[in-house]
Amino acid sequence: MTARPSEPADSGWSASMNVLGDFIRAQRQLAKMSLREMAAMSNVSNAYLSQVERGLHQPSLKVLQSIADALQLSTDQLLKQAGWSTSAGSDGAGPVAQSTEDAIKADPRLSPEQRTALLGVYRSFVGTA
Amino acid sequence: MTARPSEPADSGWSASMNVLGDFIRAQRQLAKMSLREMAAMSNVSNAYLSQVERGLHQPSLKVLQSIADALQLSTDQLLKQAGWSTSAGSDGAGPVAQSTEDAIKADPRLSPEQRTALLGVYRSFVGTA
DNA sequence: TGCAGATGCTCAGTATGGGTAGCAAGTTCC
DNA sequence: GGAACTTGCTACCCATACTGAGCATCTGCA
Repeated sequence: MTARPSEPADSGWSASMNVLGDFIRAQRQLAKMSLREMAAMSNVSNAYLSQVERGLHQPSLKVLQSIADALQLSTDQLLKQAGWSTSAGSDGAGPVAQSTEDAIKADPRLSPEQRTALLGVYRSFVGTA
Repeated sequence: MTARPSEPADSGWSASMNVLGDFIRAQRQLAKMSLREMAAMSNVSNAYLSQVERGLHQPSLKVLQSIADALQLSTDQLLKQAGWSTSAGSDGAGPVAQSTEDAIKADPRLSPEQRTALLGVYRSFVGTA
């Protein structure tokens, strides 16, 4: 589990650029759901959910909505994660955004030094040096 | 043309419940474009566009974006026409992470190992060992 | 030590999205 | 009456979204 077997060669997309799938999986685990539970709630087969989370397939709108519903997310949030530009007005109101970086910056339990350190670690991970 | 030959009997969907297709067709004609012109602009085949407009097929996100682009509409407008409720269920209590820890857990840019590591660092800082 | 249940994943098949080629009907020009 | 062009639509085909059944692994629990 959690092991990426081989990265299936892929067709053009730089291998591990699976934003949507990772996001869905993260949200599902956050909600403490198994694939089968989520499958039952969304009427999407657990097999397919697994593949979507691993980035092997690009789900349709219908499935995306079902997933959003099961996870109690807005479809917009999922669509943002799926590769769509939203073009119109970038974000504006877009509140929920909530990046990890922002969360760290806003965390009152961290001292300034700790904050800086944690941000450093995080950035080194995601390559936002 | 513009004549509906026979309403293809249909399979369950109440025949003329084709909101998205009608909208697209209306917008296209408003822009005084032929199917083939629009096909050229959007890189979607005229054949498929025809079927989408007639409600015989449900286009994918990718196609929807291409169409929106050709028609100079925002993708949102088209998505609204496609049957999507934006629902988001109840919202409010929704997950999506409020704490730093949740943000880290939900961050799609982190690998499982990185996530664990970062959480470890964070917890060591705030004493939530 | 077993077994039973849950987990995520894979394999094989079906349904549907989407493209290519070609059709019939309508214009315009000869 | 043609061609030569456009229009929208359809028949055929392939790629991919999606499902169902089953596998392998990891727990409990006797």
